[in-house]
Amino acid sequence: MTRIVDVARHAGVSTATVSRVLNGKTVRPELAAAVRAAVEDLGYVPDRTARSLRRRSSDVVALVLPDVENPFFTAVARGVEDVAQEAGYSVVLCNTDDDPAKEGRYLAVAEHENMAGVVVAPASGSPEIAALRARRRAVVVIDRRVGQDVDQVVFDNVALGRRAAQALVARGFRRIACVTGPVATSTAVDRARGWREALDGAGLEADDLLVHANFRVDGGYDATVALLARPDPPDAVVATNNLVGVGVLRALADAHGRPAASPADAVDGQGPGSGPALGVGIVGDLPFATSRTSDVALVPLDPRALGTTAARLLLDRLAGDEEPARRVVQETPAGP
Amino acid sequence: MTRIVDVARHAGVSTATVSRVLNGKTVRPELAAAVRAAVEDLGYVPDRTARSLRRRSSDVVALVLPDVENPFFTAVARGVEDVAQEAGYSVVLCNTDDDPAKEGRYLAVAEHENMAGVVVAPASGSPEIAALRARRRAVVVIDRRVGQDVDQVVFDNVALGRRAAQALVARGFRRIACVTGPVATSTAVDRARGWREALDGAGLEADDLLVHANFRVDGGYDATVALLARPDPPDAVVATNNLVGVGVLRALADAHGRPAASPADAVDGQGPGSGPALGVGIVGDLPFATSRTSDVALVPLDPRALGTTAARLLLDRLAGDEEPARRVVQETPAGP
DNA sequence: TTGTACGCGTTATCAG
DNA sequence: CTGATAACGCGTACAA
Repeated sequence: MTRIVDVARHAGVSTATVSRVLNGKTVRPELAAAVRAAVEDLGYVPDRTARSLRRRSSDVVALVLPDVENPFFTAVARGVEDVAQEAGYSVVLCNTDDDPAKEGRYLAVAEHENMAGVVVAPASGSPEIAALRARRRAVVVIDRRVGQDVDQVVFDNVALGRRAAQALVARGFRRIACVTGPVATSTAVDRARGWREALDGAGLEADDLLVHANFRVDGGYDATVALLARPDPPDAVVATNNLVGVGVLRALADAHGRPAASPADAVDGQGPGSGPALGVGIVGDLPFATSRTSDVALVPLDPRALGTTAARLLLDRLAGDEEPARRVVQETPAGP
Repeated sequence: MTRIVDVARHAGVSTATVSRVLNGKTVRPELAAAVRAAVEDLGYVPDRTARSLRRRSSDVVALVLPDVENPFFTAVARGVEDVAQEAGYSVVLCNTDDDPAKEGRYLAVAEHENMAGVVVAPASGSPEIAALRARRRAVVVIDRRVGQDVDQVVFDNVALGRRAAQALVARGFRRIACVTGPVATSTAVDRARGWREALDGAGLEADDLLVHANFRVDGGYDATVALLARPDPPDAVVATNNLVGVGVLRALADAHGRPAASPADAVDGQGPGSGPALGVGIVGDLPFATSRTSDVALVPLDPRALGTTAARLLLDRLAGDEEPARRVVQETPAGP
């Protein structure tokens, strides 16, 4: 393995000069050229470990997520990776299963590993985030709000919930339920609030049509089954995230029903068998849907862009940006 | 930050002794106890960077995958993470997009970062794999065959393709097409071979019913659209991976068709509209399906177990196992 | 068994 | 602007 001393000897300079060339400090041009030539000749690659030890900071960024099997978060991960790799950083993915204890462990590890920074979709208002900030580590919170003085990138979740519900209102549905995530998850609460606002705005009753499930497929499935079994079932449902949306659609399909484009569609052209038909609105995308989604009111999100935005913010901090904490609202695609 | 010297002083021993206790070498019990107490008191956590520099090997494992957005590979990743984390290793995910150049870069990085080992689903017969082996780094190849002397964990892909096709034969289909991945991908080729064997065994003609698409949703979608447009379309299709399967089902759905449980089902009860009905067999799982899959012949895979198996193999190597390269055939669930 | 002292490869300091 | 050298924190010969 070739080390920095080899390069130095080969170029007839000191190791300090080699280091300076590699790190873009000012060096006499002819010496710099000699160093670059030597690096090329010997195929020298700096040892990141030694560099990290000396700098007291590695070039690894932690990406802490509630569920890496959720396509939403894998897309976020790609976004983060794209820009981090470009800048020479590696990305480590950490899965918390929405468990604050797991999350705490990962954040502690990030600190002890001297990682450059952390992008986290928090399971809770993690005290460890404050700890990292206190140690002057770069931290960017994504997707979910936390009440702390830290960089954040989030969607306008109230607006997203409102748009999904309004789309159903516009199609003529009157009893629009909402299946959302846990009350501890800000996206679940905010999108549900948007749903309620849309109903209020249209003069419709929310009644007992708000269901807090989990943010997974089974949550949406079970909630839909329960809604359909009610004495006075809704005629439409808003799912506040992608997986819940999958659950809603699958529950409909298993009941030999289908998403309805309008109330008329629901009562008239009973399709396969004679199962239920429901208006369906979903906040999120369905990259692996196996059915037509043209009758579903999709409110797309572009999670990959969320990731790139967060990563750029993080890189700014790593480059020494000392501005006060920023709060960025991530744009979403216009939708159909 | 507390260092090893602090612990040593606190316990009244030398740094060497502290190190020995931490690494499980033989130390007089009372001293060991004192050291542990000091570690506890001071909340000491060893600096991984310094340790890596000294050991010339970090406790990071690279997981190099063709597509981290494919639920199959995210499940593999969880399997790897589960056992790696347990053993104190971090996992870095690397996305190659099936591009040999990208893959080569990541494997080179793994080497220069002194990563402990690599688990890789190769895009090609990477020469870098041999290079890593030559440097005595632990490497485990998963999912796809490579013609090299290296640990491998793969499914019995010929059998999987055969099972999917046989299930359709058993349901009475006679013209069974196969949509598979690129010829450069061993899983695509092997599962197609299995499909062909099943047809041969049943006395059916394969004709020109083999289609090489890509291993993504659009590959399955386009191939299905093309098959349906033929003068003599097939009455069933085998999709050799999960994403292609999604594409097949979505193409059917968009044509207002559906998967058929049997040829009779296909001609009789024309369901919604009057689109095509096809027998469908899929090698893989559909965690985010939005339609009923009871009429689809699914051959499940348990990718998470693939990951845990590979990780265990890797850990064995990291623990000093010097046996000749092993080739493990990963069991698959029995299927319905 | 324990302690001392050196080395891992790089960067930062400080003199020149 | 450049070179010599001292850290960074840990593991491990070597000597005791």
